[in-house]
This record gives sequence, structure tokens and C-alpha cells, in this order.
Amino acid sequence: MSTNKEGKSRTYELSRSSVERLYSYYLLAMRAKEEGQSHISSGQLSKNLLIGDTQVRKDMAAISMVGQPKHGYRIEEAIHALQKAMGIDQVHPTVLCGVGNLGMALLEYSRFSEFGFKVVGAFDIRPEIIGQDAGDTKVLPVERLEQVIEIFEVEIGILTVNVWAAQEICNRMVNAGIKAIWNFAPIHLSVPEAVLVRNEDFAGSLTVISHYLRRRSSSGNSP
Amino acid sequence: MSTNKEGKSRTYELSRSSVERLYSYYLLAMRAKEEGQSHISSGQLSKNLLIGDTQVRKDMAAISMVGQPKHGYRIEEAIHALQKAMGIDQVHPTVLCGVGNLGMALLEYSRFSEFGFKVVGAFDIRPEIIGQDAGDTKVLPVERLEQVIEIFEVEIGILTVNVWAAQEICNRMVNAGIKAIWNFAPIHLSVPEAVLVRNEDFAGSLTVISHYLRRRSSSGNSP
DNA sequence: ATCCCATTGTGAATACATGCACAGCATACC
DNA sequence: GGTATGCTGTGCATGTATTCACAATGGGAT
Repeated sequence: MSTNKEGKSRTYELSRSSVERLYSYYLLAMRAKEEGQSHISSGQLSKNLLIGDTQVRKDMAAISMVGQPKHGYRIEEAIHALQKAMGIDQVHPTVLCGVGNLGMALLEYSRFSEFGFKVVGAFDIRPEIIGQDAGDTKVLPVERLEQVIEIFEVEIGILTVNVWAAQEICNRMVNAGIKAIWNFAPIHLSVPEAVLVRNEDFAGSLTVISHYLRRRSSSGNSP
Repeated sequence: MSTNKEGKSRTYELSRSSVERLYSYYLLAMRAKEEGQSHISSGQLSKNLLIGDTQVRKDMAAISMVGQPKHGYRIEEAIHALQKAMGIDQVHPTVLCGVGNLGMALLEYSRFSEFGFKVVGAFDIRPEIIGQDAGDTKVLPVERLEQVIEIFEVEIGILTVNVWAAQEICNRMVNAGIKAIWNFAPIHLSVPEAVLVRNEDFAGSLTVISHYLRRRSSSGNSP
């Protein structure tokens, strides 16, 4: 496919699960840099995470990083490549709908800016909280949703509304031009194929934990 | 292994990803029951989710459900089996550490009780919020963490503290006897093998979204 | 200049999850 | 009572992610 210098690129495809690991690499690389290291090896990266060193090398190869035998990857280069692959060197205008506890927590989540997520509007339907401060913005009435999305060319919608409102707000976001939705409502949203939906499924996690702790009630049906 | 009536059981192993789906089935089954249905089919379950009907049947088989040809699964029976497989028919004493915005949001997350998670203590280190209401409890000083865990035989720890405090609090939880940790800090905790850690990795989601929206800056290094 | 060795890079093997195709079955209808 | 039907149950095929095993590399020590 695309080539870079020297025709050496392999341009693997970067799988979904690889992408999810990139940020961990990034964090570790940043930390190592602050500690004055000039290189970082796949072994060093893997030891701090729960994955194998082979995996790390494949991921690095997938973002076109070339390491040096005996030294590892040049940190500066690695950080830059990771940022670029993740796309966190770009700013993405974002809106949030549903300023409940969770919504508010997310608005004040400092890490957003590290990813280039810039919240340009927070919306709710409840008159009593409209106008209140919420992170860097004020809470706006949900009627203004489309306007804000169009004016700021918003790309990302965070959905922290009630289940029953989720699909409707989702539709409005999509129609106004949003390209990705971060959904906290326990529902599978139906959207056009071009729109990315990322579900943050607390219920799944709670189920896994509960299942793990389940004490087989040896009673049951065998008297 | 274990057998139930008629020695018909197969006792498949229930995979991690199967477990994550159980709650969706449970929700749909409950809804169908409220609408007066007596049976629910794999097709009906799969149509409302993003998975195939085969998958549903395999999952149901894994929790020893036997369906009736032409009708599907008996709803009462299915709900009971799902509850039991998930373990949400049991109460799990829970503590939460780190009553920031996210912690507070979780404390007021109504869905907890559906899973049998009973928060018996919320802890923080900041004097200014100790004693404040937090969900059903008050915020306690973190020094009391071990006491509460031991007194109430707490099984679950929710970790919503800062990154740099996460491993230390985690250790204290584990030493006091906690069996599962729901971790919101972007770090891979090291724990004894017997302790379950479930990471709620916002960073992973943010990375996936950011990566998806990334505009290939066609500039770069080939001018 | 030569050799050593920690580390990279990758094809092949494995493990796992999902989807397909079809046999089996119990009910409802004729 | 016989038969058609719609759904279950499952072996097999497919696809994807991870791990294994090992060849290749090149800086640094001698």
C-alpha cells in the first residue's frame, strides 16, 4: 500500500485490540523518557503490562516503528509514532449529552485533553441544571444540540443519558453530522455504518465480577 | 462434573465473553416476561443484540438451559438460570476508594443493587469530604479501610483513586481480604492470582475513537 | 577486526470466538 | 394418528488474536 522512505514499510493493519494497547505504550514511553532513557525495549514495555513482548513488537511494527537490535526503540521516535497512530496529536470537538453524575464526572475528567477531545458543549433536558458550570462549559438546553454540532463541526458525541433517551439523542447527533459516539447507556444503538459506536458497558464488568464471586449454592435441586 | 436432573447436563465452560453477554439476555428476558410472554427464543434474543442466534444458544447451553423446540426457553427458568450463573442472586459487600467525581457517580449508580453489589463503605483521603453523604453511606477516612473490609467481609473493591495511589490502595484491599477489584485507574495492578481485577479502561476507548477519527496528515516526511 | 549477545522481526502453531449448516425434536395442525 | 414446522443443539469451518520458536541484526567488548 502506502510507502514511506526506502520502501521498507510493511503497513500491517492495526487491529482493534492493538489500538487499545497503544496508549499504555505511550504512557510507559513518556515515563521512561522523563526518567532520562533514550531507548525502550519491547521487554521493558511488556513487563509493565499484561502482554507478551512479541505482541509489543507486532504492535510497534504495525505503526511502522523500527527498533534497534540490542537497544530497543528510540523513545522520541516511539512517542511521536504512537501519538500519530492514535491520532491524539489532533483536536476533536466533542459534545456530551446527559449531565448526570456520570456526565459531570466525565466533563471534569482531566485526561480528555491528552487525547485531543475538546468538549464544546454539554447538554441536558432538565431546566434546573441548565446554565450551571460543567467542566469548561455551561450546561446548555438540548434544543441547541444540532446548532452546536454544526457550528463547531463536532466529531464526537458522549452519550450519558438515560436508556430510554439514548437512541433518540443518538439519532439527532448522527443527523447533525457526528462521526463517533461514546455510549454509556446499556443499549445497542443502531447507527449508519460510517459512524463508530464505542460502548462502555458497566453491566458487562459487573457481571464478570459477580460471576467470579458466585458461590455455587450447593443446595439447588438435588435434595 | 456436576450433574443435575436426569444426568443430562453437559457443563460446558462459560467463557469470559459469554459471561459478558448474560446480562443482556437477562434484561431482555425480564422485559419479555413483563410483556406477558411465557417463552423466549434464541432468535428473539439475538435480534435485539448484535450477535447471532447460534451464539445465544451456545451461551444458554453453557448455563445448562434446555430449550423447547418450537417455543424457545421458558422465561421463568431462563431468568432464574441467568441470575444464578451471573451470581446476582447473592449479595456482595463492596467498598469504594476515591470519592472524586467518578467515584460519586458510581456510588449513585442505581444499577449496583441489581447485581447484588452493596456498598458498605466509601473512602477518601481528603479531610474536606470525609463525613459527607455518598450514595447510601458517608465518606470515611481511608485509615478505616481494613477495618470495614474485615467487619463486613467485603469481597469487592472499587478503585477510583489517582493513578499513583492505585497500587498501594489495591495492596491494602487485597491484604484485608478482598477478592475482586474493579479498577478505573489506568494502570495494570499486580495482585495475587486468586484476586480478580477488572479494568475499566477509558483510555482504551478514547484511543479507539481518536484513532478512528484520525485524519491522515498526508504531509509528514515525504515532501 | 572479530565475535558475542541482547534485542528485533516474523512465519508457523496455537487458542479462542464466531458463524454455518444441518440433524433432532416436540408441538400443533390436519 | 400422521405429518409439517419452527426452534433447539452441535460438529465443523472460518476468522482473529496471541504465543512460540528461531533467524537476523548490529552495537559493544575484546
